[in-house]
Amino acid sequence: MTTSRIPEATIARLPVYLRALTSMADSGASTCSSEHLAAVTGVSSAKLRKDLSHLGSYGTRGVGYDVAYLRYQITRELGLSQDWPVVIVGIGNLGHALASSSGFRSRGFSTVALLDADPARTGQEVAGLAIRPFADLTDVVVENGAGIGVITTPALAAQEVADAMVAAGIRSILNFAPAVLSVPETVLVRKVDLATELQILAYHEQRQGPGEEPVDDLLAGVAAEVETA
Amino acid sequence: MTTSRIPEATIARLPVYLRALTSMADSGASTCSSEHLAAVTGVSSAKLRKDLSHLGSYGTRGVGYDVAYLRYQITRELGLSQDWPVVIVGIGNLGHALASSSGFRSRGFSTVALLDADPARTGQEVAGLAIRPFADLTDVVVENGAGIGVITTPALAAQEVADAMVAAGIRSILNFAPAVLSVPETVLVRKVDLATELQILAYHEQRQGPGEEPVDDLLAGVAAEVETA
DNA sequence: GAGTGTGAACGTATTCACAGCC
DNA sequence: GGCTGTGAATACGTTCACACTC
Repeated sequence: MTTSRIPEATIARLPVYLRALTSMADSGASTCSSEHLAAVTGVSSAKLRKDLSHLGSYGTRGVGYDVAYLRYQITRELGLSQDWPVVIVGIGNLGHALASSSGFRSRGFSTVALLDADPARTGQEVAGLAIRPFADLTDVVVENGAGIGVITTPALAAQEVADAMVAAGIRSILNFAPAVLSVPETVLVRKVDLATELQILAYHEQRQGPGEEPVDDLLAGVAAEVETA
Repeated sequence: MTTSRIPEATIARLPVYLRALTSMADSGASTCSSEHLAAVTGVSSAKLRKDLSHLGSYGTRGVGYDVAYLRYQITRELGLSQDWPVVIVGIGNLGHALASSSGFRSRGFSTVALLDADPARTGQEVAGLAIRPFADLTDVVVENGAGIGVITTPALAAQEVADAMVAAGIRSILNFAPAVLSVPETVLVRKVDLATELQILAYHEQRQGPGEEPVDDLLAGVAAEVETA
């Protein structure tokens, strides 16, 4: 335990830093400056240094950060030193995709069960796991000590699933269904909503107007680095 | 055009309000208060009113908001009165799921092409569209006047795809690949990252400790409304 | 009375700029 | 000289509380 309170915005960026550091380590880099890590992750160097300062003073003035050590500290802070069992409910196209996704197989998480209320799906095997009936949720959660649940059901089923997850002991929910979930305040819900993301893009499309001409030169894509202006 | 600048945080919530209003309209409600809409969407009523005030004064004091009219105004503000052509590059499990997803079929968007660099995939039909070779990108974008692109490729291919999209005239990108994209500042990129979301949940799991006991009573799930304490 | 719209207060996040250390 | 760590300044977002309208 370091400083017991790290800003939410910082937490959300730590995974990005972590990924970049892992990639650097794989490339054999042993040290890196805030300037470099910031450029690679698309944030400003000042923001990066502030973020890292919340974890402690792990850099060396005049030198930079030790890649391996910083990586270890972020891993530790995020709680990724141990493995977190995850259950996924709703194995349609999206649930199927997530179960097979590299995001779930990355270090720190293991999918322990796939559940679906549709009897036609139960028994089918996806990503090496047999789909089990939704009614097995509590058993599965208790047996595996799962604390994280993913909801990839239609919107109408989402609240029922969330209630069952909470009752079973799930404390963190990642919700892909376009529904607002009500849960006890001790349970954390994060929402990923495809339609919302597209609508935000539509807003910006409308604002900057569909008037711009396409850039013909492929090299133009390299012209500007994000947040380095 | 109303007030030319609406806060980013507000924009991100408008789609949620829109969905709730649509659902209310379907239920036959003709009017609603900020209190009610706030409860349904999980925000505070003060925040909701401030958000809506950025669009203009569309409410009636002592009464509330006209559901249909407010819905129309939000639709208009988000630019959803017209249809936005979307191209998806990378038709693996996730791309497949998104192409079939209701999020893309919801009013305002139409998937005009699915592209993949893998010759083994081109020609296959997904959600009623034949997968085309990645090399067709520029043609497809120009022909359909597409301004929005979705990237669901592996991380290594993402930057190349983004460059090609920008060169073809795409101005808004939704990136599902775990990679930081560099694009001209005129292009908007929004990122959805599964691994990051899970890692944020892991952080909170670790903090509140895996010590809590499961709640046995199903009804406990209904105990507390989010943000209504 | 009921409920919106909004200035003012508060809290959080980002940027700046530089002191301090290697 | 180079680069981190951090107070101070600024920008942004949320909450409060109430004037104003129907």
